[in-house]
Amino acid sequence: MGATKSEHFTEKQNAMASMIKALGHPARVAILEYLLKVDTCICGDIVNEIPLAQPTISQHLKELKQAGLIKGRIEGNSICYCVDEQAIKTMREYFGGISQQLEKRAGKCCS
Amino acid sequence: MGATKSEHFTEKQNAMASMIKALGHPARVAILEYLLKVDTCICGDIVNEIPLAQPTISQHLKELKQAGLIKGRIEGNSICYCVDEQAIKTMREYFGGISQQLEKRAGKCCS
DNA sequence: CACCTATATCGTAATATTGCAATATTAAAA
DNA sequence: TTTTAATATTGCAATATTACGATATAGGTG
Repeated sequence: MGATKSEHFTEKQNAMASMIKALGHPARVAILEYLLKVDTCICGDIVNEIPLAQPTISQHLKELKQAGLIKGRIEGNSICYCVDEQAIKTMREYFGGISQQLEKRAGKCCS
Repeated sequence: MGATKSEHFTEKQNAMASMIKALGHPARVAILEYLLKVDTCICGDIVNEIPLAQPTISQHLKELKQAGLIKGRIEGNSICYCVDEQAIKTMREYFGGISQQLEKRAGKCCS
């Protein structure tokens, strides 16, 4: 026990969950929002912006990258990070689709 | 250490993260999708649909409810669950907003 | 080359999550 | 009122996550 039983769920469900999970931490939300705020890709500035130790930030960046939410490109001495537009679109479409389904059934439900 | 340092982040970031986190598990994605599929609220059917033990499902439902993603209403012997439309809308709007910001800057970024 | 800066990785402690058996609770049914 | 059905809670073991100090790596700069 303790480990998620992913074999019980569909590929899509597992994929969606792990993408969503990657944003399920305030530090990673903060990183994403910072990448948006500066309105361009960031080369080595994130550590100074978020009050966590450098190895911790590095770890969070790694998770965001593995989940496909951000992209990193080596730029000389440092690394440029930016948000992956496609990943965000996937999330938007997922919740948009659910929203639509819910609107169609308005009133049918106990809500 | 080991606990999230939520005091370093804004209220909004913490709130968004915990809402997102609640969906960051395939069982909870599956529960949400099942609630959508049946196109009405469900009274006591979820345990048979998802291959996890009853206490485990109950726990996942509790988390979804605490995060505001679903609502439960006692219906005699069992409990009716349904998706909370507002919560889904909040998520859709969050990712929609990010998506828009990304589109505006097309090309500006290293992606 | 030696040195500095930026980032990654390793090791590890603290804490959280996942999953389930056992048990409790609650309300309808017999 | 006993029984049955549905759901919740408790307790616990297995595993995952979070955070950080120490250290490694890799690219610039002097």
